[in-house]
Amino acid sequence: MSSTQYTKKIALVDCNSFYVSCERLFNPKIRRKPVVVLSNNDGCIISRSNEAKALGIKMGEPYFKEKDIIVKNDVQVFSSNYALYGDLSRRVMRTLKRFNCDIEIYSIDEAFLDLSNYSDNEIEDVGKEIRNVVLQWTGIPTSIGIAKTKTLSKVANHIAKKKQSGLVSLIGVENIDPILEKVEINDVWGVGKQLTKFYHNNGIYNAKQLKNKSNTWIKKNSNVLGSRTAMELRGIPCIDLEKINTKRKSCVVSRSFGKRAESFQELKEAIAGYSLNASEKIRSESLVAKSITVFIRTNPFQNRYGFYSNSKTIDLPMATNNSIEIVKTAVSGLETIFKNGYRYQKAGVMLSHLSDSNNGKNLFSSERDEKINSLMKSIDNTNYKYGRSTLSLASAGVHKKWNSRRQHYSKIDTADFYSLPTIKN
DNA sequence: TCTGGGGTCCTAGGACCC
DNA sequence: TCTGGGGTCCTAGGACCC
Repeated sequence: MSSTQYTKKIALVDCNSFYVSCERLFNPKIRRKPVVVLSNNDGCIISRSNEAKALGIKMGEPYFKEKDIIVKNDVQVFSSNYALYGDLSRRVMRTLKRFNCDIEIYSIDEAFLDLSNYSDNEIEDVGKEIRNVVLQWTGIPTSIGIAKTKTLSKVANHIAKKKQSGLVSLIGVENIDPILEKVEINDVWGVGKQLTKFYHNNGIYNAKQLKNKSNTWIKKNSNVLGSRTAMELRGIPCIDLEKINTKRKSCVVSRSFGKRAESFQELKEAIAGYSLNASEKIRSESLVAKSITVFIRTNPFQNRYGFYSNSKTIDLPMATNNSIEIVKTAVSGLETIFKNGYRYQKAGVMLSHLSDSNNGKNLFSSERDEKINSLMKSIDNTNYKYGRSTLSLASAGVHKKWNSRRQHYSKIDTADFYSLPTIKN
């Protein structure tokens, strides 16, 4: 007779092949076909259906390298549509919040839930229920891993991905060593390329071996992060759930160009556009930036025309989210690093040292500042209502020859009435 | 011809100070 | 031959994540 137990329980809910699942939602014909979604600029493969994985198409691989397999097997290809994925992500997260627990939205397609309020006995059923409800309400299939720590829930999730049920709980499992033994060390959360190399050199090839390594060895040979991973594998929680509302510390907008850019004018348009984007983003989160970094670079994979990469960081006299000021500062930064004679492949803007905007008021705010603030607000509102970049500043340019490639775009926009899918009888 | 974008955290080492 | 010692703060770059 076991009494009702309430051990610590963290669930990791992960959407299966998220971007592919989003495209499939609006295109039932590709439900059983191999499908891939490409990164910005149609550069790399960043989401694959199981059928595509089975063909040997690799994650993160450049599109052109997999093109042969793709054509030969009639793989369906999509350019990424982040407006769509963002919208569906919000629907999934909103659904998860209904389960009355603490939630950390970890990425666009993943969330940690603290399910400690449910008893050990009912936890599997709760997991099943979450999967079913998310699938019913949003159409997105998920995998769920449940365990005592975040790292272990990642492990459980990893195993769940390969299971028909899509659910694995390690709660109540007396000895998890046989399970951890089958998890390769590089599949453990927090262990990347470099750490894998280091662990291999020390005879650690799977999660069980790291878990059972002595404390003295861990302390001597790894930093805080490494120690934390080892502890978490032992079932001792070291990484807390990060509740929503934690504000971000930086904001980056960067893009590769569809066509290489060479002139200052082209780069200026790009930088101005990214700056506008970034200022709009931080305004929507009531943040102000204290410094701006501009960076430009040529293609690192191709040195035929010479490689050049540089960046410039400028501190602002006063933190701001004013588009005009940010664009001006960014362009002046660009002037200091731009060099003629290179074929630029990528550029970006980073706003950092972000802090709360206090509604734009501070000790020194003047009437003029108030006017600028209300101008910014009306730009944001108009752009929100009538689509991005309806109103923008002249320096952002109108030609945009350098704009991204997006050859396989699905044109689905859940926020746009006219592109909602039609349901046929 | 064609190789994404956006984050966080940690650490070594430089600058500066007494 | 041999060029203080120790503290703090900041930043660039690395490693990792999705």
